[in-house]
Amino acid sequence: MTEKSSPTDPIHARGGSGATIADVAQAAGVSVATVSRALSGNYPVAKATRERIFRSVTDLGYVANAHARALAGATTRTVGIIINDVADPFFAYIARGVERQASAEGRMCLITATHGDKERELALVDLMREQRTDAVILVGGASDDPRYRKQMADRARALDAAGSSLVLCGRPSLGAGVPTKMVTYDNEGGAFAITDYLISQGHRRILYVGGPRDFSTTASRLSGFYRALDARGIERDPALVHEGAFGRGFGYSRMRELLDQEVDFTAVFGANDLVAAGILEALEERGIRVPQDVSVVGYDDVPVASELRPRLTTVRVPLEELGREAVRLALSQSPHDAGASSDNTLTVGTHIVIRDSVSPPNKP
Amino acid sequence: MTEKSSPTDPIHARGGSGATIADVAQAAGVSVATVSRALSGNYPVAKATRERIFRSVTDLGYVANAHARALAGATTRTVGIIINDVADPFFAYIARGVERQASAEGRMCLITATHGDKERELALVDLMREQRTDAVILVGGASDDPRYRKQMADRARALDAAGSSLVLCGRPSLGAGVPTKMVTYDNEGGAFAITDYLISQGHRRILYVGGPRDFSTTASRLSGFYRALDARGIERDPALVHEGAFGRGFGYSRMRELLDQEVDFTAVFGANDLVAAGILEALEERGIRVPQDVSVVGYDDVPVASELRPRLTTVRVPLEELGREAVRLALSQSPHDAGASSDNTLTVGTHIVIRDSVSPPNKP
DNA sequence: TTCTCCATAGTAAACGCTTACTATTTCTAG
DNA sequence: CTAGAAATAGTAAGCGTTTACTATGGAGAA
Repeated sequence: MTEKSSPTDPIHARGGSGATIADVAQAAGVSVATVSRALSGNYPVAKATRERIFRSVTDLGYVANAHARALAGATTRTVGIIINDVADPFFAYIARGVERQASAEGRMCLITATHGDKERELALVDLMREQRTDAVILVGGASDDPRYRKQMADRARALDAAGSSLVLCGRPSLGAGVPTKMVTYDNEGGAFAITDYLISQGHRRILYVGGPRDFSTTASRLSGFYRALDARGIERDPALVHEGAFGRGFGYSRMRELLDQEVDFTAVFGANDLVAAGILEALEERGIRVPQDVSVVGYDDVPVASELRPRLTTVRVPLEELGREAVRLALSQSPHDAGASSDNTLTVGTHIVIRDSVSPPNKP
Repeated sequence: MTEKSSPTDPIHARGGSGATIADVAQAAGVSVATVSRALSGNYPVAKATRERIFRSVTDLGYVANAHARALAGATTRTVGIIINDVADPFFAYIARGVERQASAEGRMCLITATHGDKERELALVDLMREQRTDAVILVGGASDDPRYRKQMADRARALDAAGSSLVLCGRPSLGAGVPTKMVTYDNEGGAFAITDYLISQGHRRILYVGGPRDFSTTASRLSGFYRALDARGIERDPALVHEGAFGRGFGYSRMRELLDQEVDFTAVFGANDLVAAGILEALEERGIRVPQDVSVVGYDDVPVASELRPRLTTVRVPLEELGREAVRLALSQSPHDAGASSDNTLTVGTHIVIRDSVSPPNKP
């Protein structure tokens, strides 16, 4: 189809880089403008002409050059999403939501990963700005380094000036007056709820493990955790709080250390499900039964939570939904948050899902 | 920084779409060409001039327009990858490999998902062609519909003619003479090995569950499965082969049906780890112990395999590696496979990893 | 019949960048 | 000293689209 030469001819390469609109125009015996109009369909073209053009298009295997098109003013129809890691289910599910909503709205989706590097994150925002994406969605917790904040705020303003928008997904605002849109989930509330659940089961000494220090996600979860403790009049014990990382490996190794130190606790709150999985592994290795001897909870309700044995009691975050909303908001025409208001912040709820990893403590 | 106006001024939007290279040139008092050269650094520019230019760049928050750049001839520095689903770990890990290698080679990565729709897959290839990506990587098994094959072959030729390349990752060739590059893993060999392992443990009646029918991945796995059976002189029993889908849900429901029908078997080969997870769940629900009563194996060695209890014995596929290799191959200058040869097909090995889900059968 | 108005089609000017050429200095060597 | 080679800068021609403007030929109105 595409080639006129024999399909078995190994030297069929035309050497060029595909047909241009001019080739199509020539083949159809019309002007470039007419082809462009026939293709975009926003201007009348005689039926016979149109058909001739479409025939040439298929004959030549023509596809428009997206760059030329973008340059000439049409929008790029692309949204960019920046996440930590494609293979981390937390991000993968958000990305899936973004991807699906974007394609539902006829957009392509440019997914990139920072691997936790702040500098890289800033660079990626610039890269997307270069690409002139319709929006860039920044996913996941953020560092609270003020210098970083300022730099990102600059990017937000630049994006805004270019008619694009920066959507913060599950991360705190860059400050009043910075033109961004936000989609978040009730992080603090979920942490409160599940901690309260643990307490209601009779637990008093609850270990908190995981999550990078000075990281917004950690801060919110910890804050919900503390609020629940306070509400029940349970003293905060710094010895029970162990920040670090979000991976399974961290949960495993820190739990082992804690077990070695014979810290006194009856339940563990893993900063996310992956950390909880590591915790479970360490516990299992030492022959400590869950939930009989120790109760464990996680956060996120990523599929692995129900794969674990015992099935993990955790906090459900509507990840995919979050991604979809981010795109909806990004593409909506609502003005950015250029003030104290308003309508471009959206918070989705979280709720705990009770499975098999919690029971009342053994020794009350 | 970016804006001259007060940062608290809500009406700071310049309305435009950011500074252009001409603005920078004017601000620095030089010509556009000089700015371009200073930025790309492939042509000498006096130190003082260069510094002045860079100052203007930061002052104006200038970032180049990637489209203009691409249009003017520079490469897009982007590779596209097409997968089924971002949230499926099999694809997510391959995507991670692609993403990492791409960024190691200074490329952006355009990730898109087909959600199993063949038409959409073809459309996405066209979309990437529009974007003029340096390469497009097509991941995962393919349908063996001849019409589809032909259409994809056309795309491959078009891409090739445009100086890009189509990389088939873990899927069969489009036929001799079609210009593609290929990265695969030893799918059939892995299936053979793990089936043989099951047989060596004494199993004779092995159930095969999962994987879409008429799908290349299923075909290879099944073929390895059969070869192992044949090699040991075990009769193939069609009643033991149950194709269907790759999801956890399919494994669960089909296993339940099979249990209801009281099919006679001592081991189950799940077409992938997710299917195996579903199988395990169904078995657990019925109180059937694994591996004492029934042995189970999976395929892929995705993280969930070691999360399951019992830990799943499975076939390790170097997913991330696969993705990296795909990018390496894509970006290497080696000519495409325009003939029977050659060097642009790469196969990575697979091997079984033995964990806790297999033991000799109860009743031999 | 003449004039106005559509329906179509063509012309050509952007869009923002890269780069082949050309032009000016400033060295370096003979 | 002067010819020729750097080193540095500018000019301008694309790259492939889109789209405002212009042109042409009927059809219906007056």
